[in-house]
Amino acid sequence: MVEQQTPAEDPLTEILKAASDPTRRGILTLLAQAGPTRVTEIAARFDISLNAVSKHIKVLEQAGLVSRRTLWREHLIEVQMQPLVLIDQWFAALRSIWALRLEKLDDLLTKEQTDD
Amino acid sequence: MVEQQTPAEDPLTEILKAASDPTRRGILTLLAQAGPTRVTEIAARFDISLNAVSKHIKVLEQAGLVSRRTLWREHLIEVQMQPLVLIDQWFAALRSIWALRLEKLDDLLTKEQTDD
DNA sequence: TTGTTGTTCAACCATATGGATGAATTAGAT
DNA sequence: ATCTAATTCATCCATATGGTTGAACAACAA
Repeated sequence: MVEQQTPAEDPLTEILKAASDPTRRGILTLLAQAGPTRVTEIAARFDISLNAVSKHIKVLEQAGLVSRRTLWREHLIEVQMQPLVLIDQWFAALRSIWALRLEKLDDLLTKEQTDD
Repeated sequence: MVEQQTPAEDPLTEILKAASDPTRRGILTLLAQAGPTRVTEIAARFDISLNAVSKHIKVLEQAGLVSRRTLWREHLIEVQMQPLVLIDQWFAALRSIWALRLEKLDDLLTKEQTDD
């Protein structure tokens, strides 16, 4: 048995999905301000069950947005910023594709004008 | 009847959700390179039904990531970059919260060292 | 008129998601 | 030994999501 844990989507998709839930973004914010925090501690700040929070954390972990340091019973959860850079990169790529088209379009118009 | 169209989530959540689907990101990329494009034209590039694409476009539209110009039968879909800035802003905010904590932590350590 | 084209709408389906609750596990405290 | 604390695991539930197919509709082409 090779521990199949969902078909493994591409990283960007996982990151965006993980970030698209308000509760999860709340958890990230909390972790950013508070530093490494225990699961129970995190759960205390939200109005949902500890279990629900535990699941959210797992999603974030899967996406690489948080890491876990397990000290016996206590799991210290810590935010990881690096993966978010992938979002930036995607945005930048999209933007440059878009800019490129406008540029070409502009060239074309300029040329036509010159041809007059 | 006040046209209730789902409880209206916050914009950032809608944008991230919309962007978290690979097909939808594909559509955005296509639109960025090709400019305003008809629904049928878009659908032709993807290996799913026209209807599925139509639904994806509606999600993108809802999130403000594309706009629609309807010329009689033809609907011209165009990418809208502005909303993506909200993602950047969220990321920047998170990052600054995080940086602030590290800064404080650093101050604390420096102070202790001075106290030695 | 009668097609044909470009789209959405309406069902329907399988699977994913976010939540709840209860049990299981493991270690520290009495 | 027992109790309590910190977590995850296992179920279960309702709703959302992404996809399909078939119908409806409006406008251009024959």
